[in-house]
This record gives sequence, C-alpha cells and structure tokens, in this order.
Amino acid sequence: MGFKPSEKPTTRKHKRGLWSPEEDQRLRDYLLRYGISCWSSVPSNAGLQRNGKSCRLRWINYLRPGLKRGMFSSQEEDMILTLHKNLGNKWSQIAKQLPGRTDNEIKNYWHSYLKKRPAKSDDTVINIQSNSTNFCSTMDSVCSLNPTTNRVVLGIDLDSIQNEFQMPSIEQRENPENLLPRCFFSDWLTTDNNSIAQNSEISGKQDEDFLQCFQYNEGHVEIGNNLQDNMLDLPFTFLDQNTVGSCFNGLSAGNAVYSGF
DNA sequence: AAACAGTTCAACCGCGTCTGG
DNA sequence: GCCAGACGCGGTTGAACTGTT
Repeated sequence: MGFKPSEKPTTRKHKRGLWSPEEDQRLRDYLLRYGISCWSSVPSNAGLQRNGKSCRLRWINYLRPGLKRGMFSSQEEDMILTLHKNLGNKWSQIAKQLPGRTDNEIKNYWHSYLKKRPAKSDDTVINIQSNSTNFCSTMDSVCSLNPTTNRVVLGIDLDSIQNEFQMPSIEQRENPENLLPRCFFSDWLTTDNNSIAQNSEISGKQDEDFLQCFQYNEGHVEIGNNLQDNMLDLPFTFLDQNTVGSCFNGLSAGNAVYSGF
C-alpha cells in the first residue's frame, strides 16, 4: 500500500488506502449501471474521492463479477507454473488462462508460494493431454480435455452464470427492452491478443455473436487444439454454432456484452 | 501474554504503450 | 510527427494477519 492511513495529508486530492464497503458499493453500482467509458471520469460520476486508476484497480482485482476467491487448486498451480515457465512474469498473460483470477492475485500467489516451491516436473501439459479429467476449475465452470478431439472444453453452469452476470431469463431475452448490464466474459473466454479473430473458426464475428455462440451451446465451448504445442495460441471453436439462440438480440448497439474490461 | 518474525495480499507507483487531436 | 491524457502492466510497499519463541 505504501502509505500510512493516519498520515493522509488533508491536502491530498484523492483518498487512498483500503476501500470501505460503501466505496465498493458505489463503484459497483455505478459500473454495473453505466459501464466503463473513461476511468478518469468514474470517480466523480460515482461520487468517489478516489482517482480513476484506483477505481480501475479495485474493479479489476476485487469487484468485477466472476472473480474466483480463495485458494488456488493444484490444477491452477500447475497451470501457473507451466505458463510462468513459458512466459516469465507476464502476469496478465497468465491470468488470461485462468478464468476468475487476476494478474495481481497470481503474482502475489507466485511470490508467496510457488516461487519458493521446489521445482516440479514440467509435464503438466502432457498430463492434461493424457487424460480427460478437469484441469481448470473455476466458480461454476470446468475446463477439461476432450480426448477425442484433443480440444479444451470449457463447461459452465448456465444457471450460475445467469445469476452471477445477471443474464436475462428467456422471457427477458424476448423483450428487447430488457437490456443487459455489461457482462464480464473477457477473461473467461478470450485468449491473448487477437487470436480469436486471427485463428478462430469464427473469424470475423463480432463480440455479440461470439457470446451468443457461447451461451446457447449449453455452456460448452471448445477453446483450442494442440494444447501441448502452444497454450497461448488457442483458437476458439464452437461445438455447435447453430444452437445459438437470439439471447442477446435485445442488446442495443454499443451495449458491449463482454468486451472492454 | 507479550514480543518478535515471517507471510499474505490489497493497493500504490512508475513506466511503457496506445489513442485521439 | 508531436503531444497529452488514458490505460495497462509489473514491481514494490506496508498494514494486517499468523506463527513462533
């Protein structure tokens, strides 16, 4: 934190230090309602004495829906070790491969636990490929390897997703007046850079299409093949794009569904 | 029970990159 | 091309917590 709360200068423009529950609530309410256009304007609009940077960090690391709290599973540990071996301290890149975890969280975990741990054999990825057990569990989702297709399958409990992300019910979906708040799938489903657009079988599709494909495939998305070769270049594919519903047809233009976070 | 040491993790800082004028 | 503001990332800090003596 780098400060002592008791030493807060009264002349400081922005409040610093730990966030109070009231501040969290203000920020959460504001962002869920209006989304993010410009972080620097968020504090004043939300009635906070923080700076935009602090708000952004608080949101990303703590308030953002879909974050997974608590201990890392052994599978997650293995993934971090494998990815860190390949990437080094590219925490944001590593975090993208671990749904629900933040770069800060992973970085802390690395420095607190993994760095001190004796090196394990580095066949984690091979182990992933050699059996079909889940290797990545998150809030209500699991990643596993489809041994037939040799692709990673992300399976998600749609009920929990709907609750967590305030997705519309079937009835709500049919009513275009019911617009979603922004949902926050970017770190669940995106891979690095533009790999989706570049490599995906849905190249060229827009964000909404992507999410539509995801949602109405019973929560299953295959996210790549040849995992062993390059975990960071995972093209997305969809098990069945035809099962997409009209779930997000009610979204108005500019009402980003999952991107931008 | 108190003092000290070690650990955890939320938050800050600084810098590089991106973007729009 | 230049500049300023915004954003994103990795490194660092230190309060709070936990364990040990």
